[in-house]
Amino acid sequence: MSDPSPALPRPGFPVSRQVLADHVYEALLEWLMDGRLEPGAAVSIDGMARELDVSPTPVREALARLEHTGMVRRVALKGYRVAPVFTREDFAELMEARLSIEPVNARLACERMTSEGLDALKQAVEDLKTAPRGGTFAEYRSYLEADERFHQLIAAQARNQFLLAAYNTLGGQIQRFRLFGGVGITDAEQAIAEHQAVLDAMSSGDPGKAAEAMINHVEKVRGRAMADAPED
Amino acid sequence: MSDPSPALPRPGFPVSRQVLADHVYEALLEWLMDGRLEPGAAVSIDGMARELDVSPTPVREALARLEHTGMVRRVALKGYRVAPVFTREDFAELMEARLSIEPVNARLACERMTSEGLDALKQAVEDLKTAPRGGTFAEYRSYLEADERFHQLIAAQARNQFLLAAYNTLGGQIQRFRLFGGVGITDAEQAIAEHQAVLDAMSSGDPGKAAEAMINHVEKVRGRAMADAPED
DNA sequence: GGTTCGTAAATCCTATAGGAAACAGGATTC
DNA sequence: GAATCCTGTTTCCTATAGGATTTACGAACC
Repeated sequence: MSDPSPALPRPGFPVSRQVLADHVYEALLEWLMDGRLEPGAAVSIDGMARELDVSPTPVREALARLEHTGMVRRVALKGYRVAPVFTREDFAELMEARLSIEPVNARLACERMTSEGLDALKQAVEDLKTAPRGGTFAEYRSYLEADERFHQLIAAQARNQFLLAAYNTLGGQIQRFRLFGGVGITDAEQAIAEHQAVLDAMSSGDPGKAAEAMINHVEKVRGRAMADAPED
Repeated sequence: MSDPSPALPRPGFPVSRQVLADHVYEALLEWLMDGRLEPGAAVSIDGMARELDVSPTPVREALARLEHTGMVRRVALKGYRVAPVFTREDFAELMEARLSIEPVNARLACERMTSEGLDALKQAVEDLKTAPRGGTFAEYRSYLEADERFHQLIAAQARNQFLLAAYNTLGGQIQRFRLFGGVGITDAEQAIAEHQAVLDAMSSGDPGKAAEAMINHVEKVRGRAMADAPED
């Protein structure tokens, strides 16, 4: 989401220190994305506190912050649960939402792109190409990370705090679906080509082409996932 | 915001009970929208706990949840502050984001509207017309409430949980701006006419017209606010 | 006068304790 | 056999206490 750099606390550089609740938040987020916390599983406050060797208070705070991401859900007096797996309909809604927001982001980012921003995008596509694509999670993790980073960068470079916030409410869900949607990496070559096409359109400086390329990409993602989806 | 009645627990009706943190959340939200908590003011955890006569723990949880709405901001080890007033640029970004999301909501809502939904929309416009529009906050409060409700209803009836979540991240900010943007109610008659136009387009069943009417409305809102904005 | 330092108060942050509710299991009753 | 009741355990929820950090403010110093 935001800057995850640990920013090692060098003496004399009082970098924004983190409190325990922040670390718990990061840990839970990582576990959610790792699959260590499976969809539907209960997330006990006391249990997590024992696991992480902290008191329940920071865990409570971290979970309260996580709730809005949609990754955990809370029921009063019953506790938190990891959000259930996506249904086919959830996925369709998510893609519809992406098609509403991401092309706009691409258009604006194209208009407002800096050379540094473009370099970062190129790097993300390059990482996509070189990332290992084995069958195990550890192997394609970096691939998914580069994918998410690409879209996140475009959202950030649209230079609109509200559109970025709106995208971020989707971003976590998108990444979660990439992991638990039941579909591995399919047709990576084609997906990479689509990312490259978006990048090329952005480089060309034509906002309309950038938006079109993004629409095409998201629609293709939807098509691939819908075709491969195991559940009915 | 919502009904604060204890909801006497009738047997067989396991109404979702609320915990203290929920009440604190509602109270803080109301105070933020009332202006009782002014932009930029510090929101002390201990202080709020004393004020509300609860312990700091639920206050801490409520503030953690409020953070994502953008209405309060947190700095580690320093506490929470009410988000500062909108700059002209913030406002421009917010309107840009609305123009990206709300027309899509209107289009989808038009396609998926139920008769009950349409009735609710009609009611909101009716409330806009009949709401008092005096100079004090208490007087135009119901006007603003109906305005927000109208847009919220459209977002809800687009029947897309992710677009609704995305709109909601904006909705609080929009409402906050209506209150603290420095502009009162200007040209209410014209604003009501725009809402009516959106409603008419939705009733006609033409999604394209609904989207256009919404674009027109948001652009007019931007124009009015930009013209009247006191700060530079 | 301006800066630095040190003390005191307020605040944040975490841990701990205990009450209240939910849950699981078995015994009792119809 | 099914439903109800009871009991022990787990978990959530809130309050309280105390350490750590920030902030305020005044004295000392250059």
